[in-house]
Amino acid sequence: MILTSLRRSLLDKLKAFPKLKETAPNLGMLAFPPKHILGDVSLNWPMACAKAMGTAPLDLAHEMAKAFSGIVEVENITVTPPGFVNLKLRDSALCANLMAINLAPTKYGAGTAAVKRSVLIEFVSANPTGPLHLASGRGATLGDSVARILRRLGHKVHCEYYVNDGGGRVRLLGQSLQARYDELHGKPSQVPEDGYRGDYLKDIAAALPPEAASWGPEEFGRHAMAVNLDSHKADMTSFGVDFDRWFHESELYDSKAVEQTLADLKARGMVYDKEGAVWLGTTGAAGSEDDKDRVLVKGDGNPTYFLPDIAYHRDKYGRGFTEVIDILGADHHGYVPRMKAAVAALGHDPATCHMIIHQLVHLFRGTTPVKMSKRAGEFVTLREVMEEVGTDACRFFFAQRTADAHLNFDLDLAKKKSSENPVFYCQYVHARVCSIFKEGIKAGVIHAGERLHPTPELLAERDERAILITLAWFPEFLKVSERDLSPHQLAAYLLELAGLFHAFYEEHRVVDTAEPRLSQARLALCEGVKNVMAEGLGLLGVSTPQEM
RNA sequence: GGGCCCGUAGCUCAACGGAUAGAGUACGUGGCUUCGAACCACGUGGUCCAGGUUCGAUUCCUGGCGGGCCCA
Repeated sequence: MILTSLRRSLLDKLKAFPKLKETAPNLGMLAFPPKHILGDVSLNWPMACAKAMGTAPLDLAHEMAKAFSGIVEVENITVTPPGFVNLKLRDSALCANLMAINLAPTKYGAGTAAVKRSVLIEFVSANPTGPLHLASGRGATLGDSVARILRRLGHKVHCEYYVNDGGGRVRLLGQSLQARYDELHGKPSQVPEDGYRGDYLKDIAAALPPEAASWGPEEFGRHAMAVNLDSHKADMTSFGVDFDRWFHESELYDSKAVEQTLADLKARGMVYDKEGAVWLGTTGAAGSEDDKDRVLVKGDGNPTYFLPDIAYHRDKYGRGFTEVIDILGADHHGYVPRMKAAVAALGHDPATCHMIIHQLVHLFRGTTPVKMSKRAGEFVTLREVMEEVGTDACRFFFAQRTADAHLNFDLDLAKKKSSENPVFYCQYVHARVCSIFKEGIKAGVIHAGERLHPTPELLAERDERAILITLAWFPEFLKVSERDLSPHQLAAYLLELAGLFHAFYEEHRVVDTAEPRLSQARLALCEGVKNVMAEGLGLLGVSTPQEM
């Protein structure tokens, strides 16, 4: 990991500037220089700390460039106005990095976290009142990809899906199912006004066992939830997402955690009674950004949805996780300040509770918006889209977007099988390299499983060197993904790498029996691209076929 | 009425406060008797408006305009 050690060396050299310590917030960030700049790594550090240092940026850049001399990976250093320091790496160092990749692809960019985090990521957590719809795929992609990336960096990560199986939902769902059941058996029936109207309940009703004839709404409800939950689990498996635990709201009641949470909050003096209800008094409390107090227990003695949610978060911290990440849809943004306030009320630092809000998915068929209403039972399911466009395309598509951005998902476009979807562009790299290796073996340039030893001078051409540098940047993009808690920059990186590879392939003959050493060097390069592509796509939950 | 998010190329989206704002797609022109043309090369085309902060603003702040969502 050439850039990791480079950064370490650079920071070490900065000890010559003792004043820098407190002044520069982003010290340590390496940047990818723009195309017109000669250099492999760019530093804006002089400009970032010029003011605090009381030195002109350009002068500081020269001083730093001087201080950085003697770093083994660096061939030369140039200073560019208004104060950039650009580093050119040695070809030999880039080649060594390539060999390290091919020696142990799964370890490339792995375990580099200086401080190990212990994180519980909760995502999807859709109510088991119906099938998962497409938007859940967005949360699933974000949560799962972030989890995979954090794990690779060496953090302890635990993934959970919270199942809301408590409260009045069960009964309402049960009444809705019962109505469908009666309807099926010729009895007069009507789905409750605010009930669940989707056709999926007709399917569940049709598959009910004979003893359902004696069921009440509660039993219908529990059955419907069980069926829906099974479908959620199957969908997540198909989507390539594994949860370490499916945490049921009902567990919190069974274990008395809800009561204990209320007692805990009372003991902390965060709770008061008013108008017959029990309130959480976080307004103005330390760490609270909520603008008003919230009801925990209603006048009728029943808890609100909020109280078990607090109990769940209390449980997360209680299990020893020092950080909690919740991935939520934009319709839950109002939940953020109050949950953070509750976390603070429980005595935890709200800064350790990361709430990632992803904007909703807007569905289109061509240019026509698709109206969706869960209540009216009119929505596009995740399964439907997975089956039509494939999980790979679906996951890559979601992974490319920042959580903040609204996402237009055009079903017509996504359904075009071969298509304009960039996931194929990346997978094609992998398939192509596999194919090249077959050709190389057939031509006798290499043997199957042979370890290749590229020499720097054989890979010094511009296209090849650009690939070597880009491969070197992979671990840095993992760090960016960690910083942003988002996989989208990694997806962009893989597209960039794919583009460089395809251009290289067009330009240079890889397998050439007249030039066996050159062929082997280029095959090593191809292997590195293939390995990084496979690792990167793997972190996004996208497969890497040998042929397409 | 209050709050959150967004506004970048015809369309879908990128860009720790950094250098000449990038991809895909669409459109135009070229490129397969040689390792996969699901590809490549070249071209057209863009930061919603007005102020402010500073060496530097797509990014941060204020105020508009427009869209989505939540709450009342």
